[in-house]
Amino acid sequence: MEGKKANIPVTTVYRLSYYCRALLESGTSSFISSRDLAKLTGFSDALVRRDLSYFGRFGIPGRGYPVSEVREKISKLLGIDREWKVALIGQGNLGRAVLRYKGFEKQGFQIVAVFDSDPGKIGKSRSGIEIQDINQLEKEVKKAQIEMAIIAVPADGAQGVIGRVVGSGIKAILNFAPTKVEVPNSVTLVNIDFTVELERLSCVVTRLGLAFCFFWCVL
Amino acid sequence: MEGKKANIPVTTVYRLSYYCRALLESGTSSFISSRDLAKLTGFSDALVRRDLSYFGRFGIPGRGYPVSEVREKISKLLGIDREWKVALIGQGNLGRAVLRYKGFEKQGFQIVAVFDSDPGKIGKSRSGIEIQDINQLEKEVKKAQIEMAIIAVPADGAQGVIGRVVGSGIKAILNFAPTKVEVPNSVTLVNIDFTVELERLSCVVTRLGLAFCFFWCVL
DNA sequence: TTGTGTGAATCTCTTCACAGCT
DNA sequence: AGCTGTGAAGAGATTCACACAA
Repeated sequence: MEGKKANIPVTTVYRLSYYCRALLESGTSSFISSRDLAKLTGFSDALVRRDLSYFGRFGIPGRGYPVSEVREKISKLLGIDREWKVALIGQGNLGRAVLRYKGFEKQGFQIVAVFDSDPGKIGKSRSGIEIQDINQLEKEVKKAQIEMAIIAVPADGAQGVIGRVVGSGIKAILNFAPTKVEVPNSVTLVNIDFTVELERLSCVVTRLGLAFCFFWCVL
Repeated sequence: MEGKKANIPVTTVYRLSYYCRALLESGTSSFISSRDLAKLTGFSDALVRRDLSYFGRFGIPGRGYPVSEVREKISKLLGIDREWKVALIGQGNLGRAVLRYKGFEKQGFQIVAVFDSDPGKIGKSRSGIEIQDINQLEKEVKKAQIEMAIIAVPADGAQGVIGRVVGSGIKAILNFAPTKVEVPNSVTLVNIDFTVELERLSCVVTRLGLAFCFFWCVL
């Protein structure tokens, strides 16, 4: 899109969120060195410099990086310099927790519509939002200009729901359902699977491949 | 620990959970080829063979891999061939959702104790478990032989709580609090941070580095 | 002197391609 | 013929180490 040739490595994108958070907590100084940013995030200082070099050259030798400028740039890259309207699908335990979770809104992710298929829930109001019939999805996405969906439905219904979400034109999906789901190439899907994470945990602890431990904290 | 020299790559451990799940869903045939397993998981067939080769040589040329044997071996590696007693700390929205989430128990992760610091919640019972005062943590961990903890407390309290958890002798922690926390090397920490995942999502969609998309589904 | 930016080296992971087993 | 297991090549990510800027 831009004239740049270099692709930012996948792994760097991972770390941007952490840099951004660290910069917010970094205190009042207007400059920060790669070494300090490394200490704050747990990455190496060389890696910090490499990562930041992918999208600019704002470090000043002898001083470090200008905090607010870097933060702004990362925010823009992450796409969190704007509001995102999000649909939440599924109002079981997890869906309810997600709806009430305050962290999303603070970062510009605003849940503007909630859906479920259970007639016992449809029409009820939670956190000031009325639960709508999943059949209203397409209409509501268009009306409210929703661009993102969070899927919190049981595993066996997930692929069906995600098919509908894709059909409604949404291009970004965060999926909590613990199952493999397929989306077309034009849609981006990020999975969060609690059980898989617990299994990773038990794997490391079981084998005590101690060399790894540090790694896991980050990944 | 064993006589093996080869370290299983970090990334392979990631995929083991997915292989395990795919094998469960793979139907009734007692053998499966790397190609079919690849199709089921979305990885390449060469990668499947490489991954499985790290911990054995049970493939039979011309036939494939014996489903139940591989599944057993992976389960053992992941440490899910046994029960894990888990403490859940925090009974806000997320903690409640985690407590009611059925997926954990199915995989052998059993929540046997729940803690909070809110006097209004302590003593109440949820899902058949009494919410205990966080001050009882050390005593209860010893009594119930708890080996794992799930942290679902707000960000600002997380480091303190995790310090206590570590002090109680627990070596495996799954942390939902959206903040950087430190643990000694002897303790394994896995973080799940909803906001970070949403930011990754918005980053990819914003930049539409299309080449990535496929990647994200997996990672 | 302090600390960035980056070529080159290193390390890690994935894919290729094929010998060899069933 | 079909499929595994694995050396070797390739791609990707991280660290090293240092020229150079403030």
